[in-house]
Amino acid sequence: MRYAADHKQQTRERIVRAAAKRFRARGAQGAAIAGMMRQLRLTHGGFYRHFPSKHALFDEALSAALDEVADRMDAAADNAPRGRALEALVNAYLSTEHCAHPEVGCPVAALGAEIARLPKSPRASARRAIVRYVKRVARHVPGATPLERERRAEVLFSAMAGTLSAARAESDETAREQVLLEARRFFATAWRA
Amino acid sequence: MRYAADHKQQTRERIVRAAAKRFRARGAQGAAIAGMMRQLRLTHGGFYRHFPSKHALFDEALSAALDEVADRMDAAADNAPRGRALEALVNAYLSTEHCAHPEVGCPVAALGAEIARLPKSPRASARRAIVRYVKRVARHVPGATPLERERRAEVLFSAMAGTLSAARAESDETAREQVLLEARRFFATAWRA
DNA sequence: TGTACATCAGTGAACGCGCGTTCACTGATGTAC
DNA sequence: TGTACATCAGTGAACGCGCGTTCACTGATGTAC
Repeated sequence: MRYAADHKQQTRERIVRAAAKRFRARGAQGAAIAGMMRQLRLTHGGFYRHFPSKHALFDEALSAALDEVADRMDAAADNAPRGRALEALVNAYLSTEHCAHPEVGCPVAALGAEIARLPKSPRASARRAIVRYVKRVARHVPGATPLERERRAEVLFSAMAGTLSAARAESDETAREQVLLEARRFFATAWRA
Repeated sequence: MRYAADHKQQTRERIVRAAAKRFRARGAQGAAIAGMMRQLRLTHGGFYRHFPSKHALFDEALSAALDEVADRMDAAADNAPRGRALEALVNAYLSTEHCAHPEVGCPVAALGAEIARLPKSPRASARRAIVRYVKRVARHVPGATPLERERRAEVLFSAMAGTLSAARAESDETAREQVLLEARRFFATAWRA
């Protein structure tokens, strides 16, 4: 059948949105094309009208996920009282909420190691998306120059991603909270000396 | 054929060693039983004389890998001049060497997100191994009480794992070094205020 | 001491499954005339 | 305005592959007698 002019574009976006969630929830290898398409009440054959390969979808889904998270980080920092942007950023990233919902959370925390194992070309592409993300959030990080802020943001966010991922591995809720609390304390006071 | 009394035990250990490397290099899903057995010049059928399942192997390989890394961390901190144990720990963990060799490196950096996605029971087992690791390295981390040292070690090592993983995603060597350098600076001065 | 049997680490074919990808097909709509 | 044709998003069966796991088998050595 033929559809409205923007129909294809809409389907494509639905696929990216579903993929962004499923990749984060199940990992790049654990999330299958057929499953995503079924969730959208489509059959998996049609997927290739939109993307040349699963890798291409992963690439776009990663970008989309990073944009989402950057939006939330921006909002948290922008709504913070003067001088407490870093604290707000850290509290938002290391929140109970974020820990409990990897499927809408930071893809670096959910997919970091898998990205590091990607073949060179898709890895470089993923890396570019992450750098874009880091540049966006860097403005809330203390530092004398933009470059310093950016380098610190890179360390801060990759480090918090590690901690978030570790907290998610913990099954006991109290222990998980304890790790998040300790980590919030640690990161919020960074670069304060 | 029948073999010497310790033959089976030796094969078992060879499997664990090979698995510990391959899981870290390729991820839990990316490393196949058949490949590991082939590397040891065995056929994959024999695997089940040693382990009931791939999950059981993963569990043991994870423990073995954590022990290895804890040994290296202990050595680095013990050989450091007085009062510089934390710095030595951080420099060893965030070294160019460690970044370049995930297959013999920290399994939390290589497998963190995959562990978080494990079913409840294997995840709890993995988590216990990680806690054992954290307890071991905690003695080199500053803190007033053992509990404080342990909580800080948990944050420190999960955070460094995240940064290491991010550095591995970067293909440009100079940029990778830059991230590691910045991160070493950051973590080595932690809890100094 | 010699012989028949039991053991069991390892072999290699097979099973069943899920996956990424391909492909011939469908059929409602847009377009050419 | 009416009709024949082209388009193409989506369908659903199929292909080929790799994987975890199972299983009947092998054969050198230990053990029972």
